Amino acid sequence: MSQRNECVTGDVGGGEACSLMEALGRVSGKWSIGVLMETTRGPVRFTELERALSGVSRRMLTLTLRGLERDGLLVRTVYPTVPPRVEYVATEMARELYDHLLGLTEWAERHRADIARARDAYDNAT
Amino acid sequence: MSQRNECVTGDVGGGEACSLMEALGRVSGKWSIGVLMETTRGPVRFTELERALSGVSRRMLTLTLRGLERDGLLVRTVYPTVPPRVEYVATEMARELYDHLLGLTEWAERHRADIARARDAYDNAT
DNA sequence: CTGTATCCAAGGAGATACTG
DNA sequence: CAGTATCTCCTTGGATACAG
Repeated sequence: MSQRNECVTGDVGGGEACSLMEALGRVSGKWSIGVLMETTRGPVRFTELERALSGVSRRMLTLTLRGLERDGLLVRTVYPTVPPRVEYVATEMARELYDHLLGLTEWAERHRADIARARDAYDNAT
Repeated sequence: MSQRNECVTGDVGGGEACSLMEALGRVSGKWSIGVLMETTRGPVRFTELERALSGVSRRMLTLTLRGLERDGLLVRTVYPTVPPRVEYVATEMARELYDHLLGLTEWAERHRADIARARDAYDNAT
């Protein structure tokens, strides 16, 4: 969610680290993933998101939505009724991103036990 | 790099968001990606990393290394010589993670122009 | 309903100095 | 060489109140 893309990570990997951090920057922030998941399934209203992401504040939800919209990952549609109705939906680009992220999910689940064991070992060794 | 894995993102996607944020947590932080890239190519010494990741402070490099080591993504080997010699190398698990991350890199490069355009459009629309 | 504006707390990260 | 210890700044995120 950071607007900053300094990419000061040296020349590691000939700019690969840079692209990578760029991609990760889009889904950084505590709520971006959740918003992406919800809006990938179809148009969702502000209040629906607020309910789905239990614990999110209005402020952070708004900031997250604006960030994703700005990057072209979300389309915001306003229906000028009263009360107002606003819908958010993921773009094709966002769906592609999400597909890649699913690979990470698989990795996380496959290695959850390994990681837990590594942590225990490390912590016990003080 | 955060030790915290509260995963408070509602029940979005039946825990998928949770696994995902877990995986992303391992590579969060400004220097994790760079360290992962360097140590994936083979054993590297502390000072070599310090040079490769230009701009990193000793403190942050140490914290990053400790975090990755704790999660079982890095192995730290100390050779008890004088002066001391310490080498870090990525584990198999880390290499798998890195492979998944390469997918994200490809996405970032393929859509760099789209994102830039989206940003310009958004910013111009105030 | 869908936000914006303010204030505040916690953690990430840099600079610097010191050590086995 | 390979760290640790402080101190401080800045960003992220939560709480709350207000508005079109």
